[in-house]
Amino acid sequence: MDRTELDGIDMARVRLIDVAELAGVSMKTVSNVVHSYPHVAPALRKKVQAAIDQLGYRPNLTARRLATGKTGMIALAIPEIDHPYFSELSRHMAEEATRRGYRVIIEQTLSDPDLERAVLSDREAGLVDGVIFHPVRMETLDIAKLDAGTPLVLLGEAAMPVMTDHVMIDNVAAALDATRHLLASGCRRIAFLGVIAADITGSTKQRLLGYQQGLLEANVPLDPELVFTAQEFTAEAGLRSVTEAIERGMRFDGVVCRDDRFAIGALKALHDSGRSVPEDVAVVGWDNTFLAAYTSPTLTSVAPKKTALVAAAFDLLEERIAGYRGVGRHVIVGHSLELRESAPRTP
Amino acid sequence: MDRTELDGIDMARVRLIDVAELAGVSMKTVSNVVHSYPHVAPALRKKVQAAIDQLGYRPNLTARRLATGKTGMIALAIPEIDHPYFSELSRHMAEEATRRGYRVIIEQTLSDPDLERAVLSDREAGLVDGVIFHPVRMETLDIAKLDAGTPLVLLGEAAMPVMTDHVMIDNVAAALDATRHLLASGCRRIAFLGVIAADITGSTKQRLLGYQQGLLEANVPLDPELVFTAQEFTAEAGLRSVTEAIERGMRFDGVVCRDDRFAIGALKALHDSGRSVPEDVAVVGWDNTFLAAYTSPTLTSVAPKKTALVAAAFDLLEERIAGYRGVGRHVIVGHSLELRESAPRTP
DNA sequence: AAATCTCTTTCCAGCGCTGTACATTATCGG
DNA sequence: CCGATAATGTACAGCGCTGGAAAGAGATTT
Repeated sequence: MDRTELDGIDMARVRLIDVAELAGVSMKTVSNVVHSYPHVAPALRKKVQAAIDQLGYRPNLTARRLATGKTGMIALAIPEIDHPYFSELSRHMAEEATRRGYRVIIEQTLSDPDLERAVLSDREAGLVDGVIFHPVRMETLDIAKLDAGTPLVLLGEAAMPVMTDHVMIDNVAAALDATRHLLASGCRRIAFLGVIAADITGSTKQRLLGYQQGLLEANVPLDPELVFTAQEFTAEAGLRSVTEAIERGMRFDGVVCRDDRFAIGALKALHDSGRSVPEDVAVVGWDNTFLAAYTSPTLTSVAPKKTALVAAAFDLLEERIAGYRGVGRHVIVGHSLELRESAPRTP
Repeated sequence: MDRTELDGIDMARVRLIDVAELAGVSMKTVSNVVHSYPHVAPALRKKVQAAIDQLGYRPNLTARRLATGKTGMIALAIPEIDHPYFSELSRHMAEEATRRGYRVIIEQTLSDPDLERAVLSDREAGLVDGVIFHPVRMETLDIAKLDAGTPLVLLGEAAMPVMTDHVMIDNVAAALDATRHLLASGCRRIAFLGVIAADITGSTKQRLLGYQQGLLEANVPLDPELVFTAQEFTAEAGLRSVTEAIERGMRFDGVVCRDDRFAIGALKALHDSGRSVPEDVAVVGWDNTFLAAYTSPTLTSVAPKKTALVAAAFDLLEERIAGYRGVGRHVIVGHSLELRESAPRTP
């Protein structure tokens, strides 16, 4: 019986030509059936479909790719897949990709300059149709130099070469919003948490700038001591940073955090030291990850419009894939400040 | 100049044969250089390398795959990429994959039976060398039927067909540990949070079982009312479930949660209702995600040995890829109970 | 009944790379 | 200084699929 062939020890891969032979037609006809090409006689279509089912045929995607030149995959390169912001972003990306008929392969750069470089250089050749990349360490020039021709869209603020497309939120404005909000709530000694020891990244720089602008326009003097430094991008480091500030005797009544992870570190540090939020210290996070809704108190947070960001990135990327070769487009998507308990609306 | 060719409008893809022509050698020699094949005369190697550099040649991975039959990629299919447990798992997977020379493509099933089926059926054909799959809805039989020959390793407890490899922790034992710990702390009215309305999944079933065993062995009567039902797998649903229980007037002094997300929902519900943790109610989470260390109070949580789990899954998968065809191996990796404030060590 | 169309189906040349088989030197002991 | 062994290099047939050209088969027209 033919079934026995199917259940052969290795169930060897069934190819187009196997189906063709069984159905007594040409490979191309089978291919036409697989692709629902309209001009196939119904009787033949049925016969071919039967052969496909009987053999359990699955097209080999690699071969298809080689033949068509399209891979149907895009790479998403992010620093850390388990950072809440990036995992939420990944989820949106994966869903949008599915909607648009792509699949996503995720590259983790760990904010390592070499791994970031690898994203742009040899790694992806012919593997993906395009790359969406959120750099942390690489700067404008590095990227301009390496950009090899694969359609590319950049995320974040670290780099923005003239020729490359780019999507971000207005970080300065967002930080300004956050700072103004704290000022309006009566804070006067506002700290900024999230500078990484001796190595300020592009995004942080802009957020810090917005924070400073906010203070200046309210005539609150800048105090460099209020810029808290952390060792790395973790909640733990945020906690330590704030704890040390408290132990140093720093006085402050508000904190703008570079991201939600730092913010939950800060909340814990404040809680552990017996300060209450927002009464003693108001806290604003950044990214509006799901964490923000579940901390105690809940966390006011800068909320980038993630779905808009994802859609914009895909729009640009698809235009590049379709052949657009012009200068880089730089799109800014909206943001809002999600008010919660840690820095509530002022009455 | 040759440079102008490089900077041509489209920087057309450079192929092996282009390099070969420029260097005046055969394609195979270039290929040998690319692969650092030892028997290539140093002088030639240098010449070829120069041609590679000059043209900026990158091997086309799709073509390589078609020729070799290996893709160097594995698929990781998980319910939700932004569930903390899965994003942490993904990170470990990505890192282990890199270490072993693979790249990971992540499939999100959203716990949807159709998407889960798609993982096993047509989607991955010829795209990946193997699949690591954490099913939620598909059960043993569904999987056994669809398992198409691509090397496959299952995670979790939802399904375990005889022929398929499988890695998990001992959920019954872990739930038993958690329950015993609460009992030892003096709890007597212990709830279980995490059954999804009218549709209990494999993992939940086992955890529930361990919880019940724990109560029985301590001669604490089972109260079905103490099994709290949630609408879906979110912190929000956990919060609502606990809040409703409180409003119904349920009395309880401990909660074993099906995962950390439910646990933070529970913590918030308890906090909002004025109960203090662990004094009034002790709480145990599950998965020991980074959240557990940053809630207030911090969360005692069942901790699967994630790195062991990842390593075991890869070991099994690589054996399958290497050709192992035998019956399924079922490996159980260790777990522990990470004690934190929400259910501290008893004096 | 021949000529013309239109719809179906087949043929076959790649896509870019690798593996195998073979051709061509170099190297070396005797 | 020769044949044998090892070291290098080349040729070319696939891997499985698709796209376009061309052939075959009916249907329609004159």
